[in-house]
Amino acid sequence: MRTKTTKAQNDRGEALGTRERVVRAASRLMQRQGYDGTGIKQIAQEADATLGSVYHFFPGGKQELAVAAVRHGDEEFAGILREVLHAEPDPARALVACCRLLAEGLRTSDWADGCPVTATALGTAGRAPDIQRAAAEAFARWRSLVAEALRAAGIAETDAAELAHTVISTLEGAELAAQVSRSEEPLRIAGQHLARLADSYRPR
Amino acid sequence: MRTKTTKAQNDRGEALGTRERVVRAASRLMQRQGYDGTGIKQIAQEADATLGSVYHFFPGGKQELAVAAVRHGDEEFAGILREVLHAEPDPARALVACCRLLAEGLRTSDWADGCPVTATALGTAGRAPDIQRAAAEAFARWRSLVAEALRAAGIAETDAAELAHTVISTLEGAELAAQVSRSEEPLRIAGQHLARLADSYRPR
DNA sequence: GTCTATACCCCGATAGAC
DNA sequence: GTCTATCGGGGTATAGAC
Repeated sequence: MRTKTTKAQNDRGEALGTRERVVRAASRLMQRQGYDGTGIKQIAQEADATLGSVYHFFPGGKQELAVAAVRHGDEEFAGILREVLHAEPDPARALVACCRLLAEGLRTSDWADGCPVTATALGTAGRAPDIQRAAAEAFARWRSLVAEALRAAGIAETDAAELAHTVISTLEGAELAAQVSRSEEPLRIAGQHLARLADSYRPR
Repeated sequence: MRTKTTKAQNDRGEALGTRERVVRAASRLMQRQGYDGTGIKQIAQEADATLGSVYHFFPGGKQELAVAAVRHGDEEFAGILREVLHAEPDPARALVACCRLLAEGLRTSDWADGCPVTATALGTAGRAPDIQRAAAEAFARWRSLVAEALRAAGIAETDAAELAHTVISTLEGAELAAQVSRSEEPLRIAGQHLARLADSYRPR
């Protein structure tokens, strides 16, 4: 047989390299428990790697690992956004679908899996510039994906850019509120209001 | 003289009791550093108290202290909301003012002081039911304050309740985005969009 | 690249004098 | 109510064999 372990595999069925497994484990654990709440030993264990391997790939230690974890979360959510925005040409409907998707992810994980970068970013604010920069880049990327879709739907350049800000802010806040309240309500309602807001800028 | 120390005083100039000083220090530190990032010894030091005093008032340890800290943050933000909503009868203008106030607090603290409950709640999600409940109650209280103001401005009962959800979600998310990006933009824009959304539900 | 052992530090919590 | 001393455990990070 070509693979000799039970380690995680990617979506093509290939075995994942050690570095990739470590980054994924770090991203998931920090998403759920925050930066300070997640230990390097726990990450190594979850990734089926040894402490030595972790420091081999991330000589900068926990901070360097957190930067990679945030970038991984960045791409993860960017993928979801791209998928939802391309499947539905009407951005208002796409935003409703996005909220539904986030709510589903929250519910099926028993309200554990919120935004993949928020907890890490918030727990290191003001004391780890590298992590903070990676988080800021993630937010900016998500905004530009949303802005592009809004422009494609005929919304004016400036309006689209500003709307994208509020779309990301509201998605973040509603996911947070849903997680804290253990309820899908905040996300369901946010989807409706974002759709209404976006429609109010559509040309007629 | 009536007070013999340099300890913190309340707004009437009276010296604060030990318990109150500890709660305030815990609230501020956890707001900035999260639950796991804040040590009990650090809290005691910041509050001019000893470790023994902290455990005297909070025999339940760090978790019990965190619950008190979240409740303190709850009242802190509720006070801001009440002030802004009562100073300006038009809720749309009040929301803009609220965003301006949050942005100012963030900027003047060098982007350290975000929402007083978010970091604590997020860092303990799913493993400290008491803290989570206190955070959920805070969100619910803030929502009901906003809903009341919206109803007073003539917005229908159901619309007001749903709008209040999105107002709190968006305020939370925009404050988070502003903190991560170290920019007032997300809050400035959120204020405009929330005002537009609220106006769209006003009777004419 | 992978693994084990360990140095060193700080954590939450407790005990008991005052 | 306040204070100091300390326990037991877990944290990050490193050293060095393989």
